[in-house]
Amino acid sequence: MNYKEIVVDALYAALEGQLERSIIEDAIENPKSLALGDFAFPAFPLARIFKRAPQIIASEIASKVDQGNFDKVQAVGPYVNFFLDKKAFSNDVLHQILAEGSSYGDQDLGNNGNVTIDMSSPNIAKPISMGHLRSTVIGNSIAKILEKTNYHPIKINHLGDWGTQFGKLIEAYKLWGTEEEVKADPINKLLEYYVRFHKEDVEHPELDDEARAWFKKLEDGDPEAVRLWKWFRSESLKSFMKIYNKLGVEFDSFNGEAFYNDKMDEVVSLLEQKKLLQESRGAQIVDLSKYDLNPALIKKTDGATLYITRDLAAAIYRKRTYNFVQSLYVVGNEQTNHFKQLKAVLKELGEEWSDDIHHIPFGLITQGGKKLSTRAGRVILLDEVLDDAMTLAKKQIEEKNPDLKNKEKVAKQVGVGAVIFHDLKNERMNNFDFDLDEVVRFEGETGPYVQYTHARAMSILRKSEDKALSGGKEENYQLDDEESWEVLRLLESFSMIVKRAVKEYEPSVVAKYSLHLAKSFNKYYAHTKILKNDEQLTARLALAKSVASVLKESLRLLGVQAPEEM
RNA sequence: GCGCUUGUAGCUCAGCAGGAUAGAGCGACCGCCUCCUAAGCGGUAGGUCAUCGGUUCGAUUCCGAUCAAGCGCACCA
Repeated sequence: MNYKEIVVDALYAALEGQLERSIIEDAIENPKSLALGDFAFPAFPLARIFKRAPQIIASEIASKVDQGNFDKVQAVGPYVNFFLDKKAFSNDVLHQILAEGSSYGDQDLGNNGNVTIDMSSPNIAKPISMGHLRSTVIGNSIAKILEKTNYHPIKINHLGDWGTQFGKLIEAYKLWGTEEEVKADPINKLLEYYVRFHKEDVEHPELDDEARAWFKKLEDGDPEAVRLWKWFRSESLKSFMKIYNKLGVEFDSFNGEAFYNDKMDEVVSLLEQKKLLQESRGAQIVDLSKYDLNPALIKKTDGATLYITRDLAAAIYRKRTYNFVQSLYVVGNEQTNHFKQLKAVLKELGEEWSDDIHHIPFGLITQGGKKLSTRAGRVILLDEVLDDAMTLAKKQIEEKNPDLKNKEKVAKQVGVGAVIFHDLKNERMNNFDFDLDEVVRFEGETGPYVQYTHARAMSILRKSEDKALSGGKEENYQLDDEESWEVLRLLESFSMIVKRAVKEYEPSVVAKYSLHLAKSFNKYYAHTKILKNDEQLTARLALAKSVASVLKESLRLLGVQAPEEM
């Protein structure tokens, strides 16, 4: 039910047609505090039209409005404040949530259209860092929110599994590595070789020539190079999967850079056919000056292709394969220019669907104010952060709830939940400096706070099993106390929140919402005895159940689990 | 130099399409468990919303300029 409509109707009638409905609707706003009502109509704009003081206009409107559908309508200064009928609202909202369960908030915005999401995309032979976490959890959450609004997300892990770094890696492995070492601890050993390579090639530039030679061999299909490449790739993927399992993230495709090797010639010849390719300083470029962009480098002086060539091939492949209605790239904001170029080149090719490509940028994670760098060995290993978080969660459980069953499982849900939630609770674009204590905090505005609130509500429902709710219309869910009102208003706004989150590709909208809902319910919980056996018991249980349900669904949209007990 | 992003309490951040006393969390200080999980609830302290202009009845919110920070700016991805 649209409660704003009720207010518009009332105002339209009171104003006797002097203002159009759409103008009234646009003017209505949400008061800052619920003490000022649920909707407010400011009379300022009318002051000029009617040539009267807004305060007087407001009180006149208030006296004319049919109060029948509201608890109260009153003029406060230049505003007309509307207080909704709490009992009716409460009954409607709670019945709807209990009836719809986890599908509460579902809506059809996408008509089941395909949306590809380029996300995570770690580099083979390098560990997954906190930077990849951002892309992974933001992409994962956007996928879930898209699904809830009836899009069909396709999660693509565009692995960095090709490029000159493999030449370096093979050379480093041949120089310093052994098979036994790599097998024992693949990612860390491979990283060690890689970092050492970059240290030593400063003084021994000839190493770079060797590396280039190895990459050339790899491209030409040299058996040893290919064997090593395949081996590095599969070992890396194995260890990536362990982390993705911890995070609970799955992918629909692992087609990475190597996958597009044989698909770039077509891109180049397309560009040639359209006469877009020019030579500049020995390289092949597409001029983008009419877009106010730097030229896109398609081929290097030595004829080798570049990043954008591969992404062009990937974009075209995805359009052909999935016929997407949107194509998202969850990639750090430092690559903004790259995606502008990508879209511009596609546009030049006459591909109108380039407008459906959206770069979803996010802010940088730094450590001690410095940018993370694999080459410099300055990395924060996601796996270690997750393990730390789980260990800390376990410790917390031993202190606070030592009798809990499934301690290990809950510790994992809480620890991992804390890390994911921390990443999603703020706007994507904000930079943040990594602080382990902050990431694994369990108090205040954190994932575990929301999980805890959910667990508390579930605990109440367990204790009231003898009075289990039927959800039938005959049950009365009419609450009208001030304490529950904020909770009810928040519950009602869930679908609007989902809508906003999907429009802005912004999981933080959902995370913030879950914090608000949890906070308002905790307040209610502290002031109201839910299990008191009186005539409103059923209604209060319906509220607790609705809160648990919406909190769980909010967390699910973020990719965070909601344990029943913790 | 050009482009993108950001600038709100000591720290981390909210503030949705401009509107009624600018809100949380953390940190500090002080309260609340014979009562549904205290991973909780409440209180106190703390802000010229970077600066200056403009639009408007009204600007933290929109526009412009300035200052500051981060990130980019052709043969890495």
